[in-house]
Amino acid sequence: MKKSVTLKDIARETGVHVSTVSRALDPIGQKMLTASVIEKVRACALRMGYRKNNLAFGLKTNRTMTIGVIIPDLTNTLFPLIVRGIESVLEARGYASIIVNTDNNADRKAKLLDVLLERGVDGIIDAAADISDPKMIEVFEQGLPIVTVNRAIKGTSIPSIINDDTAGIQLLLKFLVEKGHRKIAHVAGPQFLTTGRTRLQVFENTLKDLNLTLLSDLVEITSRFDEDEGLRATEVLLEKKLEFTALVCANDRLAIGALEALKKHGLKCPDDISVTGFNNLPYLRMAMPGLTTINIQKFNVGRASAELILRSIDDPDAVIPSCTILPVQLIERGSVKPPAPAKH
Amino acid sequence: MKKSVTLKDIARETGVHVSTVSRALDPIGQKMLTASVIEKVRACALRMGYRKNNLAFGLKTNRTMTIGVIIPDLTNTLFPLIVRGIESVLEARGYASIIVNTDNNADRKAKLLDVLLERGVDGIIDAAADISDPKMIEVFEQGLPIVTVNRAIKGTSIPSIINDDTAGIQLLLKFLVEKGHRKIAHVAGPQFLTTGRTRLQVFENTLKDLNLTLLSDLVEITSRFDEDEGLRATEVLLEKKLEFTALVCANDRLAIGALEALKKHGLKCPDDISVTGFNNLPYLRMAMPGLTTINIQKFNVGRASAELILRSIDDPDAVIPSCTILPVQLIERGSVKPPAPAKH
DNA sequence: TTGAAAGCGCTAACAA
DNA sequence: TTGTTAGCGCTTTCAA
Repeated sequence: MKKSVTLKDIARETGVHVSTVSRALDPIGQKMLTASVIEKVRACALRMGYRKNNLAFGLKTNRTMTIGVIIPDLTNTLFPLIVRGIESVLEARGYASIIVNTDNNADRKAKLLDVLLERGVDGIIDAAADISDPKMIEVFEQGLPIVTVNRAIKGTSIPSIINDDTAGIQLLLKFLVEKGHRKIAHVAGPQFLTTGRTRLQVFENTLKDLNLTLLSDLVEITSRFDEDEGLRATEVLLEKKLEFTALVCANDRLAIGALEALKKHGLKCPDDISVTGFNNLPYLRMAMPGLTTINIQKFNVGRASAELILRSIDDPDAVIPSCTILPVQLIERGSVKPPAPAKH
Repeated sequence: MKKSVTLKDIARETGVHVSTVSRALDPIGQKMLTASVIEKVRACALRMGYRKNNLAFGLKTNRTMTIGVIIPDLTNTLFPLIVRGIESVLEARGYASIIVNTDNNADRKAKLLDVLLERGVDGIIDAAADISDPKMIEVFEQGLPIVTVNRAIKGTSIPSIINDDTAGIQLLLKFLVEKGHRKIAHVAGPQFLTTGRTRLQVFENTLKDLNLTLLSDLVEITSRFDEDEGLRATEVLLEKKLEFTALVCANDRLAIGALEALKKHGLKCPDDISVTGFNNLPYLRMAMPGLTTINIQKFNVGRASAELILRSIDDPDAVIPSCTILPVQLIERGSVKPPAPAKH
């Protein structure tokens, strides 16, 4: 590896002191220098192919210009979009990000958090927040800027950028009821995630508000937001032999599993049972029948979280909203239609 | 931000010198210390919550334990899998990665390469290699370890880990011919990427070998590996009014676009035209009709590339294979069936 | 086996 | 406006 050019090299070459070189290359430091010196130094730096050593900079200034990004799993198509949103802000501001995947495993997350801290990240964006996360809270309280995105941590003032889960479930239920559905089941998400918890609570409350009977037997809670669990939970519901004409799934991946379960049991969607998802994942448009779902902000929650974290880095005393909720929309596709006339 | 614990703090606390502390915490340095000192220091470090400062370490040793990963676009589901493969190796070895997205834009890539160099990465894994990339070659020749993955750069000894594009296209064509297809069109990928280039060349050569007439009019080259270009190219082919019964698309995303184009023109797949893809992207299983495609190694090319880059970092004189080709498999799904009897 | 001291490349307070 | 100096936290050579 060829040795790289340092400030000292440029100082020797131009005949000025390294601190002058440092200033000439720094927009702020430039203000106290002669134009001719600045020009000379910058030309020399360019000629010699100088590149700032970020390690030395960071060691000195105690800022690495790096943000840690914690996500559950990059292969879940929701997260790359959030990451791109984050990146769109960070890159423009000269920050880089270190992305780690927790696979929704708390032990792994704790270890990866240590990795990020060792690397001296200036802040952390956590897209893998559990409803309770003492270690994260501890780090936050020691003064490291943290923002959660898509999910929140309960019982803390760590700011979160989330989507309107409440409005989403309400939109879905209202839509189903308008179509004539009265017996609606729910494949709920994990209750240790705010998304899963909130969506279930809103499901229950909204049914009550709409004066629909809520059968606790028509709710099955999953342990992961994935297709396998969607399939399993739907089969559990079907095997109870209770009638329902619509199935609200806590997210799209659960809904995909639900569709498989229906097929397996010889039922058709939407003819026999209507199904809805949540998130509006890309690539799912082409799944048949098109999945009625809630579109959430993905790129934008990422962007907002990055803006927030930079704000709290720039100004540690800034007043940061503890929760920012972005709006969602209902996406109507083929998986919902009015229920068939009652069989009995 | 609470000040963090340094070696100096532990030295003061334990009454030994910082260099002794440094050694006590380093597996290699431990060899020259008394067990009791090691124990005392380690206990103290644990108690005080010491965390090594990677910046200082890197500045001193000129190693950041960081690998730059260049990908075209994280939202393309192929790449997260490759990234997870890379990460599985790096994480275990104490390396972190900085991921950047080029959006297949050469200017952006050059800029991002600078970002990675400024951060002093110990090596670069490039999943966004153009067929020609002078800047990348220059950096490689200055001694920075680089490996390309999934694609290669022509005219350089930068090692690459790729999939067997040749075998893939041959498998597809053989399969189509066995099903009775004789008139086969090709939606080719960008010719500035080795994947696009190789697949087209093999397409042409294989048709020749099989004694099938190759009509250059039955090949349309795209400028991006995406659905829009697949749709456009397929429409161009259809509008030529030349008969063909099968369409080989250079990757799955082009094939998705092709399916849309067929639908738009009132044609059915596979009844009127059989369609094949390449890559076997996840999430595409559920697209209708199931897409016949070539499964490529995704996680494994990532893993292999990470192993290779670490090997060339560990031993700069190691003999590294300049090209490693992983095997592919044909995946049969509903998008191919024998051609309908000729209309004329 | 342990300590002393230098220095990685940079910034910033202070001096001139 | 520019130079001097110290030091960020760590590793490592040399000396004891």
